[in-house]
Formats: sequence, C-alpha cells, structure tokens
Amino acid sequence: MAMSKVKTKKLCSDHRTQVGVQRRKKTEALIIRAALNVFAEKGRDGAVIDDVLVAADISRGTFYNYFDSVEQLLERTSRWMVEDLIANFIEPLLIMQVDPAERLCTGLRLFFQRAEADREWCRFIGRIWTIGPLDAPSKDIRRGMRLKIFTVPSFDAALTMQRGTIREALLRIATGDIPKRYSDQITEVIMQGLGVGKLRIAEIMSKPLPVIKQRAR
Amino acid sequence: MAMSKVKTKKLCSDHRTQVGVQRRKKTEALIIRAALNVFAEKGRDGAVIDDVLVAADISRGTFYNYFDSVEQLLERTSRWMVEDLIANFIEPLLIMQVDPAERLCTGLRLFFQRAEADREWCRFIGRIWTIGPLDAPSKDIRRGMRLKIFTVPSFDAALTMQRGTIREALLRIATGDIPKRYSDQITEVIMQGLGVGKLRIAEIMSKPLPVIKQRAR
Amino acid sequence: MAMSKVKTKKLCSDHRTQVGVQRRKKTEALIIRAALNVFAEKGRDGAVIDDVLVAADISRGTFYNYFDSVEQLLERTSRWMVEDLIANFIEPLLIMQVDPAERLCTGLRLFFQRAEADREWCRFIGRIWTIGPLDAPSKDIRRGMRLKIFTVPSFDAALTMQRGTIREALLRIATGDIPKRYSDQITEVIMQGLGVGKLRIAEIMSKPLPVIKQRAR
Amino acid sequence: MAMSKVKTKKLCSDHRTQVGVQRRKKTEALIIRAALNVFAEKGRDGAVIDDVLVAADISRGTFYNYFDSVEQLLERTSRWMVEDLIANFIEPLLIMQVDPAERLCTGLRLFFQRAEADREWCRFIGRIWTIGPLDAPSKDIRRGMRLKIFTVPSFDAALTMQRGTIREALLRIATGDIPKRYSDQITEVIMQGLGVGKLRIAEIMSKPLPVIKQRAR
DNA sequence: AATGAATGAGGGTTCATTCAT
DNA sequence: AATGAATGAACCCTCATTCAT
Repeated sequence: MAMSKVKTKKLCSDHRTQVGVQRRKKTEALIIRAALNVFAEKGRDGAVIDDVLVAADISRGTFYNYFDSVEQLLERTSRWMVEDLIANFIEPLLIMQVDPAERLCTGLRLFFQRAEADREWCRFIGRIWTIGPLDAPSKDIRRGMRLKIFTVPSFDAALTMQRGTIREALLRIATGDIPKRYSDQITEVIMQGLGVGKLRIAEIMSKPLPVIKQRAR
Repeated sequence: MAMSKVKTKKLCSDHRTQVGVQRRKKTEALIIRAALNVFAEKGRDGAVIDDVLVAADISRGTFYNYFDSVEQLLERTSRWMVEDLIANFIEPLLIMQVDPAERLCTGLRLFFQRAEADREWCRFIGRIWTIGPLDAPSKDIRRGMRLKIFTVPSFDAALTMQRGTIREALLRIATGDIPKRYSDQITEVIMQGLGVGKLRIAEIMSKPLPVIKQRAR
Repeated sequence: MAMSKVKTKKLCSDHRTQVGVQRRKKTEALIIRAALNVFAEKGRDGAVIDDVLVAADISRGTFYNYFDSVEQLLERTSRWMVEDLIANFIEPLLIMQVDPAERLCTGLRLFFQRAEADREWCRFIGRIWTIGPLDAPSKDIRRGMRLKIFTVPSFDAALTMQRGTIREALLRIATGDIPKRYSDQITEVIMQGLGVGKLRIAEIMSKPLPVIKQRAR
Repeated sequence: MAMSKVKTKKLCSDHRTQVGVQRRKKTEALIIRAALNVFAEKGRDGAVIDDVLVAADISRGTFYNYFDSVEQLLERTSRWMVEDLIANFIEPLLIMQVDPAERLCTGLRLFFQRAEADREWCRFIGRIWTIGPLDAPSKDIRRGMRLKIFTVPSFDAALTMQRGTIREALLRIATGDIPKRYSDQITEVIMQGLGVGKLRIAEIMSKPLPVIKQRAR
C-alpha cells in the first residue's frame, strides 16, 4: 500500500497539489469564519481556542496547521474583514463619482445595513476593530473639508467623532435592541456633526440606496 | 476601679478602632488607585492580580482581605471612578442653572481637561467605562431637545454620538499624541452634531471655564 | 495615669492575677466549645479557623494567644472531650461495682443518651474521635472475657466490633434520622456480638438507667 | 480513487480512533489507580492534586484532560472501586445459592482476604467509603432476618453493627498490625452479633473458601 | 494534512500564622 | 490580653502550544 501511495502521488501530484491548495483555502476560510463569530461573541480576550475548534469543527492539530497562534488568528481574521469591507463597500463606492457628503452618507448606510443583517459581523467590528485601514471614509472627510462641504473644527476631531459614533452604534446594533430608523438617524447625526445642513442631509437621505451585490470571499 | 478600666478600654478601643478604620480606608484607596493604573494600562482582561499587587506593593493575602475577586476589584474601581466623577463634575455643575447647551459644553470641557491632566484616569474610562451612570449629560440632552436647543433625529442617536465620540476621544488623548485644542474641537463637534449653530458654539466656548477645586477622595 | 496604673497593679496584683486566670479559663473554654461545634459541623479538614473565630466571637489574635495552631486546638478539644467523658461517665460508673456486662451496657446507654441529646457532641465524637483513651469500656471487655461473661473469638475482634459499631451509630444518630429505640438496639447488638445471651440482655436492659448529673466543666 | 481514498481514510481513522481510545483508557486507569493510593494514603482532604500527578507521573494538563476537578476524581475513583467490588465479589457470590448466613460469611471472608492482600485498596475503602452501593450484604441481612437465621433487635441496628465493624476492621488491617486470624475473628464476631450460634458459625467457617479469580479491570 | 493526547507556564483564591498597635 | 491588618505558601484550575501517530 505504501508503494501504491507513492506511485499515486507521483502520477497525479499536480492535480493533487491543486486540490490541496483549494482544500487549504477552504479550511482556512472555514476557520476564519468560525473565529469571526467566536471573537464577536466573546470578545478578544474571552475567546478561547476551543471555541474556535468547536465552531469550525476541526481538531487542535488542524488549527495549528493553518495558524501559528491565536494572536495570528485574530490578526488574519481582522485583515480578512478589512479586505472584505474594501471589496464590498469601498471599491464599489469609489466608482460612483459623487460629492463626498453623498458618498460618505451612502457608505455609512450600506455599512449599517449590513451590520443589522449580520449581527456577528457587526459585533466583531464593534468589539475588535483595531486594525487601522477602515479609513476609506477618512478620505471623504478630507475632501469634503477641502470643498467646504464639511465644516468642522479639525480633521482629527471629525475623524474621532465619526469613528466613535460608528463603533458605539455598532455595539448598540449588536444588542438587537434598536429603535426604528436607528441606523439612518446615526448617519444623520454624523453628517450634522460634520457641519452639513439639515436640508442637504434630508435631500441625500431621500435618495434610494444603490444595490451592492456582496462579493463572496 | 472597674469604672476607670471600662473607660480606658472604651477609649482605647475607640482609638484602635478609628486607627484601624483609617488604615483600612488607606489601604483600600491604595489598591484601587493601583488597580486604576493597571486596568488603564493593560485593559480589563490583560490586567492580572500580580500587576495590582506589585503596583500597590502589597501581598496577595492583603488584597483578598479587601476584595473578593478580581471581578469585584474592577467593579469597585469603576464605582469609585463614577463617584469621583459625580463628586468632581456632576455635582458642581448641577449648581449652575444655565441652559443645557452651556452646561453640557462646560461639562465636556472640564471632563477633557481632567483627561488631559491624568492619563491613567483617561485611559481607564476610555477602555473600561462600562458602568452606566456616566449619564449626567444625557439629562442635558433630553432637556435640550425639549427646548429645541438641540435638534437631532432622535435621543438615542444623539446619545450614541455623544458617548462614542467621548470614548474615542479619550482613547486618543490617552495616547498623548493630540493636536492643539483637540479637546475643545471634540466638544465643538459634539455640539454641532447636536444641532447647535456655529455662532452659538463659538459664543459658549469663548466663556471662561469655571474653576473647580477637585475634591480629594 | 501611667503611674496610677502601675500602683494599682502592684497593690492588687494577686487579685488581678486570679481574675486573669479565671478569665483565661473562661475564654479557653469558650473557644473549645466553639471549636467542638465547628469540628462537628464541618469535620476536621472542612473546619476553618475563621469558623471558630466567628463561633466564639473572638479575634484572630486572641485565638493565637490561647492556641499555637489549629492542630493544637483540635488536640486540646479532643482531650477536653475525653476528660469530659471520663468525668461524666467513666468515673461515675467505676463506682458501681457490678459485673462487666451490666457496666458496659449501662455505659453505652448513658453514652447514647447524651449523643441523642447533644448532636454536636455526637457528631464530633463520630467524626473526629481519634485520640485513643475512650477505652474505659475496653477494661470491661477484658474483665468480661476473663469471667467468661463475654465469649468472643478475641479481644481485638471484640474491641473492633464495639468501637466500629459505636462510631457508625453516632454518625447515624447525628443525622437525626433514627428509628425508635435505635440506641438501645445498638447496645443490644453489641452485647449480642460479645456473646451475651438474649435473656440476659433483656434482663439488663430492663433495669432503669441511673441518673447521672452532668458535672459542669 | 475517491472510493479507495475514503476507504483508506476510514480504515486509517478507525485505527487511529481505536488506538486513541485505548490510550485514553490506559491513562485514565493509570490516574485512577494512582488516585486510589493517594486517597488511601492521605485521606479525602489531605490528598492534593500534585500527589496524584506525581504518583501517576503525568502533567497537570493531562490530569485535567481526564477529570474536571479533584472532586470528580474522587467520585470516579469511588465509583470504580464499587464496580470493581461488584464485579469481583458481589456477582460471583450471587451465583451461589446458599443461605444468607453462609453467603454473608463467605462474602466477608473474601472481602477481608483482599483487604489484607491490598493495603491501599483496604485503606481507601476504610477511609473514603461513602458511596452507598456497598450494600450487597444488606440484602443478605434482610433475608436472614426474614428466615429467622439472624435474630437482631432491628435491621437498622444490624446494618450499623455490620458496617461499623467492617470499616473499623479495615482501618486496623490497613495498619498492617493485626493478630493472627484477625479477619476471621471479625467475621465471627459479626455473625455472632447477628445472632448466629457459635456452633453454626464454626461450621460455616470450617468450609473452604471458594477461589475467585479476580477479574482484571 | 489531520488528529487529539500531553504539556506546563500562568493566573486566581484560600487560609494558617505573624505582628504592630 | 485583645485586636485585626498583613503575609505568603499552597492549592486548584485554564488554556495556548507541542508532538507522536
């Protein structure tokens, strides 16, 4: 049997390799998906490796074949999130060449839309979100300031307000206990904080949201 | 003789008792102060008992003479913070009978003033801040809404914005890397988010801050 | 005042000493009594010093003024028990010059009588009873064997049976859940195990129990 | 190929599983065996996890892979003992359809025989023995009472006598310092306590003990 | 690759005992 | 004497990581 194994390996090593690579990807995605839920549920420190193993239905050994440590798992899960965000929100929005206010507004609404639809995703970002590059909106803020569309005391203050409000809102949304139109109201408050007038806000909000088809990852 | 004895004993015991009570208070304060720093430094879960023991320079046993568990330490430290806040900010401000905008504004400025002065305090609130009753400002928001001074889509949204912005700002302040006038700008952005006009904001901000003498605790 | 104190001390040092000695005795008895209950309640290892302190309503320091360690407390409490037993059972019985069967029988019945009346006492002996010299009955067994009143395979076996049965019975009595006449039945079974005939047993059991006035200790 | 792969995997996995199960069983047995000795040596409360770890030559982690707590270890060790007893004494004896006196007598003798052969086993039962179902003998007592073979004041008293005597005897045997024929004498005393006549006892005792081959566990 | 048994450093808690007042 | 704060050794338990199969 050992021999046949070797033979087999030799003969179809290419195919095998490819299959192997695919399986690796699949397992890795499986683990990350599980990790996402676990981190969202228990938080960065409350999460324990066993939770992930159970959630992904894999063994300890398998896990350590894909990740070196829990720290790395967290990091790669975060990175995955960011890439997912970019692929599903940032890039699509970049294409629309509208003014910063509209773009920011639309981005926030789409973002919260997903947050409400996927609690775990929402909690994960709300609780863990450490890695910087969620900063697509920050470009809009800068541009909007340059164009006097946003009138704020400073860029730093604006960014702090926007980020803090988003995170706090996510945590609230994750509880599941939110009033009607909460997300939209949050968006409006942020816009108002950025100095956009009530009329303009109402105008932007009245436009229908573009439909973005989530790209699988 | 019996009488004098009793007297002596009573006096003596009272004195001893008082000394004991004082020492207890002192040690407890020592531990809480240490815990504050440790929690601020390492976060709720990163903090380890040994850190506190070292920071307070006490033994394990002493710690457990004052607190039942680390959980309780956190809780009581938090409570202490809240009481400190109330004693030093809320109560003094309650006395000034001005309009909600001014009161909220003043409160925030004083709050950030202390945050900048005491980094550990600042980080602790920014990272740990879970216990509710930081909600003195929420009353101002409600009143302001009733008086049409604050024009926001909803109370919930306003509160989320205010809280999230404060927390994010605290974390930033705690890094020590903040631009000039950062705290004031944060205050302004919050006011703007609540729908207060720029002129009114400038007007309020131009008033000198009342001096509050920190009550020792 | 310091002077007067010295004076006083000098003048009535004798009286003081005596009072002191009495107080010592009293406190010591207090602690032992408390320890008895605690040991009975929680067992040798379950008992904790704090339990004793609370039960006796004294402070740590006081305790260590009277006892060097918990081990010593246990030992002295046990010894106290033994002395109490001797004073209240053994000595009174020694005086009655009857045959060993009657004496053993009477002794057991009195013993169980107290066990039923004082649960803590009962549990303490049942659970802790380690110190040997409960062996007053053993002399009766020896004598009874010599006189052919007790017919057993060996002294050791007889002693084992008697002791084991007593302890087991005490534990049962301590639960408070015993059938009517349980103690008497236990006594009868022991006598039967020692080879005494049923008629003789009945005869002995029918005699009224002497009344022993418990000597305070 | 897919099929062969599956097959291979299945075979392989089965084998691995089996090996795993066997190793688990072995380690568990190892720990329980060690625990038995430790508990026997130091008693329920004196025993410390480290003792078990050293005795079984395993690491902390391993221990907690098999048992949730020391309490559970004790419980499962006790349960193991009981099952061992049942398998090696009770069941074999159930087969012999003789009168209760003979069966009880034989059971006791076999029991003590093992006690003398295995000191740790003996001490464990003598010191820890809490879990009920050692009560095979109790059925014999009941039956014997019904058949007037045992004449005792009550079932409860008989049981107390029998249990207490056994435990006390075990503790004595465990010391290693016992006279010749001690176990047999204990058995005789118990029988006598149950009201069996000396002649009948001698008759039963004179019969040769059946040989029971210990079933490995 | 996958498995899961084994490891051991690390953290929380208890409690007998000491000691300054 | 009495008090009770302080001490630290000893214990239990968790969990990330390694490793033989």
